[in-house]
Amino acid sequence: MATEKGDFLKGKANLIKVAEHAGVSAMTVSRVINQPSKVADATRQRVEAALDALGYVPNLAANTLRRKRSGVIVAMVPTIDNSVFSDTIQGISDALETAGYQLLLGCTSYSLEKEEKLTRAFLGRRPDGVILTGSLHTDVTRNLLSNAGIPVVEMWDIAEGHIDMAVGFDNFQAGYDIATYMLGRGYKNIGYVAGTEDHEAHENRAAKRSAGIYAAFEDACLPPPVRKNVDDPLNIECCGAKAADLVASHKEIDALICANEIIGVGAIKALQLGGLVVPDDVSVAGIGDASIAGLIHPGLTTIRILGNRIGQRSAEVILECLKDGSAAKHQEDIGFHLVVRGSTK
Amino acid sequence: MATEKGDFLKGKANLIKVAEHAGVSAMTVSRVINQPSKVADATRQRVEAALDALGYVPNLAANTLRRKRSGVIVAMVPTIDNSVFSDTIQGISDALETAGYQLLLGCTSYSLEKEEKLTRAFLGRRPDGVILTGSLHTDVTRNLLSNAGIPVVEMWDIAEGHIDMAVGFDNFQAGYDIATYMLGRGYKNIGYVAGTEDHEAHENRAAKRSAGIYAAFEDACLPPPVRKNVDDPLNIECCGAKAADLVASHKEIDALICANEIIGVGAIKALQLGGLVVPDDVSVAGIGDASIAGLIHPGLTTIRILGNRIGQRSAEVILECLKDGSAAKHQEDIGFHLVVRGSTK
DNA sequence: GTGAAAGCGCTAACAC
DNA sequence: GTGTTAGCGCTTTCAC
Repeated sequence: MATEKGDFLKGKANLIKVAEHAGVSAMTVSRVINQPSKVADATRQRVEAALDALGYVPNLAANTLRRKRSGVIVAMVPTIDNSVFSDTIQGISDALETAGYQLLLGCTSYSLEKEEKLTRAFLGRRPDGVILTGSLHTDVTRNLLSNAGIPVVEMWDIAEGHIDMAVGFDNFQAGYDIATYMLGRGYKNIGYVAGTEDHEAHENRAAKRSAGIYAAFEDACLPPPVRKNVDDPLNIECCGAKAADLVASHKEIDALICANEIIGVGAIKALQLGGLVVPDDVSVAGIGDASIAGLIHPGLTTIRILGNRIGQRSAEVILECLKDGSAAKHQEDIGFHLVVRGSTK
Repeated sequence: MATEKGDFLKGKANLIKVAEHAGVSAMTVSRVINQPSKVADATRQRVEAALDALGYVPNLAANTLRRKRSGVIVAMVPTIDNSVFSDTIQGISDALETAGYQLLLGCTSYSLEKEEKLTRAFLGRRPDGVILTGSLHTDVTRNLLSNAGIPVVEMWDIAEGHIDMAVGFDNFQAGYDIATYMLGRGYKNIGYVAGTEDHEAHENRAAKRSAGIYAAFEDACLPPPVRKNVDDPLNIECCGAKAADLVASHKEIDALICANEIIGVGAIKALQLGGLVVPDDVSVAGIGDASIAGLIHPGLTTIRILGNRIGQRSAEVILECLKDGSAAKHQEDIGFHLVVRGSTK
């Protein structure tokens, strides 16, 4: 029909127009959408026909305003294009989708200031929950989130003094464990390749992993490993070059520990390019197990962290809170484990 | 002050409370936020102090309802944890962030029905624009988006009959080019490993690439390549196994074309595990250049597609539309190019 | 430069 | 089982 098509094309149908079309009140239309069982069958069918004819799309802004719940969950990660966090986002997305929630995604680029700015902007959207990465934030960010009155999960780390809840693992222990493993293999001169201390100052998960590595050396009554810093610890070429530099300038080095799997993979590639054999000339270990770690040859010995699971559980914890109203300061350790591959002997 | 802190903690400040605190009307507070130049300096400072004291966070739901623009852009991708689309998401996210827009992200899991469901739900949020993947959608999805009256970009493909705008590349040509290259190298018995026809039925970018490959063989007056299908064309082990099967059952095969880089990398690994040398025994080529393609040994000869750039341009095109009101049916070809690595000879 | 009134689209609370 | 009223928090419009 002309009228119907016209209305449909305008895409401007609201509850009242649908109600007029069906010859009922707006409230009845609302009920058909939200609690269909409370409407008589005949009425319901008439309304459903009108809904269809007008191509009605509910206005969730009005809904949010009135109901004081948006059905939106905010997530902020340092970077998206790194496979580590894309696994995490996938985990969050899947869990939210199942429950009918929508995902508002932000990228902090490892900047606490940007995180604060995003937090402020996102909270205006009245999300039902917020997921953010790490336990280090500006005071303003912490205040904003504490006062928002919604569940908040900090993921990828567990630590004292969380804003609300946490889903992650012990970053210190991850560093400690990989270093302990390497020391146990009997390497005599281990080098360490990591992001700069400047980077670690605002990415304290990395700082904790470094601390764990140093602690393992100390507990073994050994001096700390020779360290080489990488400006961009997520750039494979850059990382590889620095690792090769370190080995070239310290011929005695027989093994490298890398602060993450990008550095680890970069190191293996760069050492091989330089004519060295991994692990015979130099062994390499990393932390983190993105798919590349298992695909290169030899595979990288590393600490496997389940990013997807961290994301999934972070979302689930929020959803449970929303359902139960359980305000218990949940903290969940997802753990990690050692994966030994060919890059060490 | 007690009152201030109390109000702050409740996180419930609205324009009226701020106005009362500052001794002005709500309208003046709104002006301080949106058009500060229209407010007297003294008033403005008083209001700003009140804004701060109460920890005011604007309610964007009310804003959206009243202004009929949300500042939200929706993006839907088939999968997030694949590095291909995470690059794309990063590109979108960066472009939107710069412009002050927020990203509502959805994952269709390669299902047109899920895409339709998501579209309906997302449109309720009254986004200012929508980005979706591919040119194949249900009629309902197309209708919903056409009638929404907002800019829509279909990315990762260019084709006739777009809903609104498109940013992508010619998938047929990508297939045609890699096949032509391989034929030009003189391989005599080329195998083809791809997703199932069933998969291609709802992922027509893959179908187009296949069609391009077959067209190249036909143009070379050759019979089509022996084809092996993979149930899950994004699972490396699964893909590798099928590729190895194909080669094992057709000893004459001297080269493989793979429908994507996951299959390509999986094939190289699996063939090597089976004791074959790539490219000496069997050469391998793919389509798509996620980082793994360049990290394995030998590197995968493939078609490089710039996912990040596709995402960035898709977002920018939407933003330009929003600024200029330019309704021109923009279509942008991002292109691609051949990257020759060690997996072919 | 500032304020008052109206209304965006929806639903909670209360009629009937 | 259905309708009426009011109001969520904001901004547009029009006064002054």
